[in-house]
Amino acid sequence: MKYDFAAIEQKWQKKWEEAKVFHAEDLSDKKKFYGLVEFPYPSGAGMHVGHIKAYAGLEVVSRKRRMEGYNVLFPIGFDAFGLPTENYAIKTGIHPRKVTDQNIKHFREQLSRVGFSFDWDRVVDTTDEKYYKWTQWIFLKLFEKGLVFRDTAMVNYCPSCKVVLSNEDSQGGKCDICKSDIIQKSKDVWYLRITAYAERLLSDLDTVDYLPNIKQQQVNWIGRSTGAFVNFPLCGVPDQLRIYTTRPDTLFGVTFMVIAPEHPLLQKYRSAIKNQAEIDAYAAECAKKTEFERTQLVKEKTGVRIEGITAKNPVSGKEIPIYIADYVMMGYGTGAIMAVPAHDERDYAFARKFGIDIVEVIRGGDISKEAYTGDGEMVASGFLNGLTNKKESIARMIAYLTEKGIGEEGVQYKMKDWAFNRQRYWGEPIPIVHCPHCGMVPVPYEELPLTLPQVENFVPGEGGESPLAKIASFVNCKCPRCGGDAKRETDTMPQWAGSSWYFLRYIDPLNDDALADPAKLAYWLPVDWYNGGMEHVTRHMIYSRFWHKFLYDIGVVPTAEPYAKRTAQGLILGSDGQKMSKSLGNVVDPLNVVDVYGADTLRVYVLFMGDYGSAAPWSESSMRGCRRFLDRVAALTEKVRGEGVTPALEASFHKTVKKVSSDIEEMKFNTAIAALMTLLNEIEAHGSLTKDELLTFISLLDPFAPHLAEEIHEELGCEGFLATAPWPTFDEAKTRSDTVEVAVQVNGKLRGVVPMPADCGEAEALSLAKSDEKVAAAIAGKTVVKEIVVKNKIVNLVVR
RNA sequence: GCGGGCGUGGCGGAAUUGGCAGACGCAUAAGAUUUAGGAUCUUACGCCGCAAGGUGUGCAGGUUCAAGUCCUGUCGCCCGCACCA
Repeated sequence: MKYDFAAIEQKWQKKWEEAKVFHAEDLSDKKKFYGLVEFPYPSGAGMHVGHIKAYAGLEVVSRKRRMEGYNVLFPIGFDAFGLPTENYAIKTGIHPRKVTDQNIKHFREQLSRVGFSFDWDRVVDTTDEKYYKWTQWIFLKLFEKGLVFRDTAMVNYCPSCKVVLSNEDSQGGKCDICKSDIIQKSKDVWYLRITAYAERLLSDLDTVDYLPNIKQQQVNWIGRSTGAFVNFPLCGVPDQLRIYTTRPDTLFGVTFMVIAPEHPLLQKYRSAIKNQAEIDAYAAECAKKTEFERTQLVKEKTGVRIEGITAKNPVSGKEIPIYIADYVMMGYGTGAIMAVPAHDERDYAFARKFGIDIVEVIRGGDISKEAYTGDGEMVASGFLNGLTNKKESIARMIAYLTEKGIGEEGVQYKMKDWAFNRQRYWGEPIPIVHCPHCGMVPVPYEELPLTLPQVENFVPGEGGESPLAKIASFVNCKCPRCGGDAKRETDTMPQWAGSSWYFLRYIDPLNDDALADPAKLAYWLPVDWYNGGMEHVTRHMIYSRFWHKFLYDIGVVPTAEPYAKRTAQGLILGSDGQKMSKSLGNVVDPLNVVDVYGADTLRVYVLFMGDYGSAAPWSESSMRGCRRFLDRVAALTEKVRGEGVTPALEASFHKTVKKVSSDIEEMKFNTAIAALMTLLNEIEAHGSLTKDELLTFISLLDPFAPHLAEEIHEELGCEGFLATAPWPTFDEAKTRSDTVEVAVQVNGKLRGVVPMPADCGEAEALSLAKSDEKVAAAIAGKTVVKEIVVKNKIVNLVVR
């Protein structure tokens, strides 16, 4: 058969679409499989080959599942709200709606030309008001349950673009768009109380099957620690200072305290502070620093001692100074710490610089040189003296603190509440009304969606407020509660919002009465297998797990976790080994590859190029090897002789069915394809195969190169689609051939390879081994002291 | 600093989990075929060596009949988080 890939691919893409071969059937009696890939952001640049690799993995699994008789849901959609589209709109004056629609059209075209088996009737678009109606609905539910709150926070602000930026968009203290310096600005911020779910987000990781490194990253992100809260009495003002520590066992070693520059104590007791001006100046200096400067540049410790207020060590009774320093953050714990310079490196550096006492309470190091953070015997610690077990010391101290009422056990998380707003146009409007009498009032559910108004000008306001603030007809409204004049919230939701529940909408994308029908949710959930990039395993996955758990709590979804299994693909690097980027000019456009080599070649190559989970550089010549493979497969149609089984190939076929089947499950696509290549080599060496064997071959090939496989299927005169034909089976007993090649070693060195009957006994194996010419020569004149026989594998003769 | 991972030919990468290291593919070389070829076919291809043979999975040790795989030490690289109290 001639391999005219362009004609073949067009033909089958059309046939699949017309017959709705990849349609997922709701509430079917069949076993279900829900495979999910991360939906793309439809940028103007179009897809690159990285998208193809990301989708090709579960594409193969989904196609295999269909052939195994599953009812498969393999959907796709578009995460289309966001900054690049809006910036493009600002630059060109074209409305983001129009830009988005064009980009989506382009992406759909690209995806369908690769022949992905998506169910195109379930496409979701997060910017569709019928979709974001439910994003807003979830927000209102969160609001109703007290999981939404407002607070002021310092934000990254670009004075040149007049825009508030996320940390990701202001890396290195520079604006991502115009490269000018970012300043810190105080801003009202909407927060979602994700920390209320921290414990469950952590502990429920035990119930899901994520790759170990993915789980670990989430554990680190949540960052649970246990320790104690301790209240230090203050001298000079009638109050106490509450701190969090993971090392309550070192309490006797506390020689000073440090509070964050934003700590409320500084305002509350201004008059008691004698060096107010100095403190204010330092705090102002810190406020100017960006998050980057304060955290990334771990340089010399700075700080100022607070004059007029001191603290008392609650266990030793000693009076100790309090400092203000920017190495303590307001955002973690209580914004105040007890400092134990002898046993903490940061406290040690600070104490050295400010000449503060360093008191050893754990033996084992040399505190004149550096902080000792290891274990050892407790000293100078009252009732803890002599203990050597850290856990026990901590437990005793906590018991003491609790008994005396000066502290208690506590848990802290690194994870912070989710800042949930952007001062931008192209996002979901936050459905809240600010009423001078009633305060924050939610938009009534029946008024959703709260749609984005049509705007001509998307440039953000001078003060960094949303472009929506300039639309009087949008801002001015009546309070839903009292009917009086009120103003709408003009911030929009961050890009993470729409992607936090999109996998639910695929289940019932057109439903206007609920985010999805409960029966359908019960049928399809959880997502059986979710694949995507490592860059999304913390934020996107944690955010969406949080929303899902919330929806579970209010009875909307039937499972506590959204994703049963999560894997990740590795990057495709440019042929220069660098990350693909426009500026390096090493980006590969998948459509160019499809035009020149065909979609099947592209699909096979992105999976064959290396371990699926690792990064691998693009190589056009390697890809040509995949094309050659498909050419040779097409030529197999010329080699068909009769039906049934070719005895010489039987074991190889059974072996290959087994290997390809299990490799796909483990995402070892490269070795699955290699196994097919090996089998092809054997078939060619043999010279012919039967029709049944070719059918088996193309069935195994179908998930990888479905167009060619379908064409050969038709060429063989088979009815229907190969896409829904049964997956081949194998017989374990037939995967083994009658004779095996056994390696024979003498003193661990290979001396010969001897053919032996499969599963032959030890005695026979030994005698066959020794009758080999080279082996006989190697043991001649020596005494065999030990004989090791591993069945079907190896014989080792130890001689002296 | 904390956490995760990796180190195998000229290149991408295999290795049934302790059992013939380098599967499969690329590149390269020689030959065949072709008007031509960035096509196709055959053969070779870790390193040293004409060969017999020796040697070889970052480096140094160890366990074992047997180590890429296990243990100890060491060097190097990548990714995530990061003054987290």
